[in-house]
Amino acid sequence: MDKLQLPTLEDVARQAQVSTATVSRCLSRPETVKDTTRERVMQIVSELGYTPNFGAQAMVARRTNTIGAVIPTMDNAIFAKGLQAFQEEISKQGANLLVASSSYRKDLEEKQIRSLIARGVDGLLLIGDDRDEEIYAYLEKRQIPFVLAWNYREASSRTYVGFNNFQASYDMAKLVVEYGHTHIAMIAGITEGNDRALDRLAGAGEALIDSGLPRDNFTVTESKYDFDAAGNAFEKISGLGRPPTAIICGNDVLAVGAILRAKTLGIRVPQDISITGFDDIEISTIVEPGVTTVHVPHRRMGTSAASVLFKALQEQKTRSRKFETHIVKRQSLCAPSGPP
Amino acid sequence: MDKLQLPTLEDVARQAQVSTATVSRCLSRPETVKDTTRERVMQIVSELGYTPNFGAQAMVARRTNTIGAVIPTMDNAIFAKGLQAFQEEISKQGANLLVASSSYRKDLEEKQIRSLIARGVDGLLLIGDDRDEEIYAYLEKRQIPFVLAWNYREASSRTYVGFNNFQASYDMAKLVVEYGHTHIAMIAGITEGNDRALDRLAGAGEALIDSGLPRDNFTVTESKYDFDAAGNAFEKISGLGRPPTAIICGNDVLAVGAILRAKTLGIRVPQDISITGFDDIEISTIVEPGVTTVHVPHRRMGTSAASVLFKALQEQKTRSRKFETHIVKRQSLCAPSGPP
DNA sequence: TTGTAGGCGTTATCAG
DNA sequence: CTGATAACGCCTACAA
Repeated sequence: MDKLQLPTLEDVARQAQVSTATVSRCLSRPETVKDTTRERVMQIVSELGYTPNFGAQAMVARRTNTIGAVIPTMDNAIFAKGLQAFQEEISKQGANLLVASSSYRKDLEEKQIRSLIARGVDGLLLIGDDRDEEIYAYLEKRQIPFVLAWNYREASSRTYVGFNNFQASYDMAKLVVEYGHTHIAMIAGITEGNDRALDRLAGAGEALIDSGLPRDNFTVTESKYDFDAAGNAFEKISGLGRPPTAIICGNDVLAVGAILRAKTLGIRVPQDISITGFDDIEISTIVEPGVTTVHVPHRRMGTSAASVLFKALQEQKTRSRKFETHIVKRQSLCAPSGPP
Repeated sequence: MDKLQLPTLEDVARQAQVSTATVSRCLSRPETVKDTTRERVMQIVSELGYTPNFGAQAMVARRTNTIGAVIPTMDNAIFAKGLQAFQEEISKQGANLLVASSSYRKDLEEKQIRSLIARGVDGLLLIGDDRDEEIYAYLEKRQIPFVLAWNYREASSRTYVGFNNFQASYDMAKLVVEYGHTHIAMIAGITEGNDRALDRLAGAGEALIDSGLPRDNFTVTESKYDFDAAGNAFEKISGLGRPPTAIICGNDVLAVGAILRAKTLGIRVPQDISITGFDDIEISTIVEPGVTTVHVPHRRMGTSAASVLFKALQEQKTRSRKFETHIVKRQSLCAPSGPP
């Protein structure tokens, strides 16, 4: 079937007995047209239900009014929340949001970035900064403004809208030590291609070293972000010859997964083993015991990322924005009980 | 600053010593070009890093290869999950996804739909079917293929990819009655502009009537989809002169919100009061007691919605797709205890 | 204040 | 197999 023939500028012009230039002006700069003419034109515009053709407009304007975002997945509350806020702000600014996902895979992410750029996005939201230099070069060459979110680096020429994952994780680990734990494990996210996961792992590691704990007292397992995988990691750890008294998890999903498995194994949290999370998403308040975790302002970051991007679009310059995090104490972390 | 001057077809043509037509052919139908020519052209293409201009391509092709989706919010696991699956399928088909959100507001949704259409989407994913006839007329007139997801109607000319909310809720209410409950309340979602919420409410209501329960034994409260609001609704209900022994909730968020509040009030679930949910999202397995709820295949619906849409794009005809749901029994629903 | 005309980058038609 | 050339729909100098 044939595509419907939509009315064009020319159709409107003809019916309104003016030139296409006048119609165009009525739409873009109404004040430059005489009132009576404008009214007549606008009348026809609405009668015909005329809408400017997107492709044509994009071609001549050399911009699409579209922002792209490539995130690991929407199926993780932190990105869902942040992206929702990001979208709301984008929409408020009269632009549209093109969403793609990478499933935490570098190669896929690169493909998606290129795809979005080919689609003509005016700006881009990316998560974290662990990607090939080649992509940055590409972005640079095409002069596409972009912001890196969910992480933050002090000394960098790039624009970050996020928080210091390393520091936040460092602080959490320090807290765990303060509670008296000396044998600690970490269930980290997969660090390959994930700077946030890597920073969290590194931060915790450094804190333990700074605390003077022997390296052997710290065991690390990487796990996918799902309950079952986290549960398996937990089971492995808890079955160790001398199991740790606390497990630092790379995020709340891992923490909850660990807690759920602990329950099925009859291991009590926090009496038998303490567990901490990261992100402070809803599930960490629902599970029992509540998860002691790092609160991150996901929505505010999303909104802010959009603002920063728009500023970049208008003024050609961007400024990173750093957010603070803080630890929320619930019940999953307590002092270790003495040896039985 | 000036927008970077990207290489055009003509740039490639000049350098490769061929016409723009040949370059274009190399890219779209390589087999129609002589090998040696093609190789030379492709060489230049990659040297220059040429990418077809999106606007120009869209204008002449009269399509953008872009699908739009307007959902209430990504900050609800059911839509986040579904949209993620939808996006993956879209991407697999080589298209891109434009996302907008309505915050469950009809007026905003309409605005977003129009915005996406102006942006040139080839097809549209919408949630449910409660919207002004005017919008459907608009969609019809512009000939934009669209699918209505997360609900399903037997007799309709529109295309649905979803499940029967009424029936599923009916079945759940029947089950509650079978357990022996005679005084039942419902915490429904806000039904204004939300056909799924309305159908769930109606389904439960009809089941109770069919079961011969007096109308007065069924009280209904509407609540926003957040824990706190649901908690307030729960508190109001549980403070009634003769509180119900079971509360049917419009979704899992409401159910969990109710359960959490019950805990702070010292009311035991399900011993003192039973609670049921709807959707079967993760939180219903995390909270204690686990929520007896209606399982909905959100991801599969998302994937399917994309397929149906693509079929519509290719063959100009669509076919609704119905998904089955089933009740998952956990611990939040049990028989009422006798009078104390 | 309004109209004319050229150009934006591709694709498709039709000769050669 | 390849090359002109004409759309596609809109915007914007520049002229009137």
